[in-house]
Amino acid sequence: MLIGELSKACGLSRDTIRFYEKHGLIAAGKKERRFNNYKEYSEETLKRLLSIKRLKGFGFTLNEVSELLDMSEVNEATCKNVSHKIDEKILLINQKIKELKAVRKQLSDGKQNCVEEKGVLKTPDETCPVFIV
Amino acid sequence: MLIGELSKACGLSRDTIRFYEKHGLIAAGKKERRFNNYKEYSEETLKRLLSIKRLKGFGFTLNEVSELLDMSEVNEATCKNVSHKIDEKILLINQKIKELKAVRKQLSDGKQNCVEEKGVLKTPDETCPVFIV
DNA sequence: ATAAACCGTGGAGTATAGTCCATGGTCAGG
DNA sequence: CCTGACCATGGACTATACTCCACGGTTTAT
Repeated sequence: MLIGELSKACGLSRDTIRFYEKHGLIAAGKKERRFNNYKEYSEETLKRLLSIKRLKGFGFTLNEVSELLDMSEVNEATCKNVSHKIDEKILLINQKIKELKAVRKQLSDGKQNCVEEKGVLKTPDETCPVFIV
Repeated sequence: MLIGELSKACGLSRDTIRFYEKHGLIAAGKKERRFNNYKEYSEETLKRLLSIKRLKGFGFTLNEVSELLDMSEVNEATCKNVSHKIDEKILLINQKIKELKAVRKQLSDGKQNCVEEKGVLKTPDETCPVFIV
């Protein structure tokens, strides 16, 4: 399959596919060239791109995705190894959620200084205390 | 005060301060130069840098911080205006938390396929289903 | 025959938020 | 007088993840 078809199949732009190729996330298909120099992409590559999409959706960076796919390459993408990576990622996510909640609290606490009980601004035209250092 | 002292006082590197200066987040202190061309920074600038730090800590980008500080500059940093920005930010944070939770669920669901009830890996050496598209 | 739609390569540009470096001037202590 | 610690400027470089462009070749449809 040529890059256009591949692009449609996986939902990533040609440029993105070429970007991934350049950065070694998918095989650079140098071997499988048509007589006219067009690259031929395999079903494997499509699967790999879909995996990349999936893993990226989980919040893994391209480097992490690369790492995971490399593990899979050497048959080390075992449940044991992958679930360890997942645990790490989940910890990071928990951390991030915690941080966001803390910030949200600080923001709404700051806002409380402008707002009366019923959601009405106490001092709508005064400089907001959120700026006060 | 010179940049070194300012840097110590606000906890940002000289380079960062110069970066903010270049990008208009703080006044470029061209007026207040010592005879030797050294820049003189005011207490105001220090306060502004601390505000920047504070707002960045809330997850505002430099552009957003800039916007907020500009509002403050023209005395529009009223409780009314700022609390609106805060509300927007809180919505974004809620959204982000929701997304992170969804991803976390997907990750742990994926992991469940490797794990038995008591947290023991069912199939530690098989290819992890998280990769399966 | 020719235009549209594809393909390849290499390199530049985008956004965010800095960090680092080279060059050269200045200042304070010993 | 000299050295080390400051200061200023401009530009290059980092990381992340693309996106766009120019240039040129190829294929397909009319």
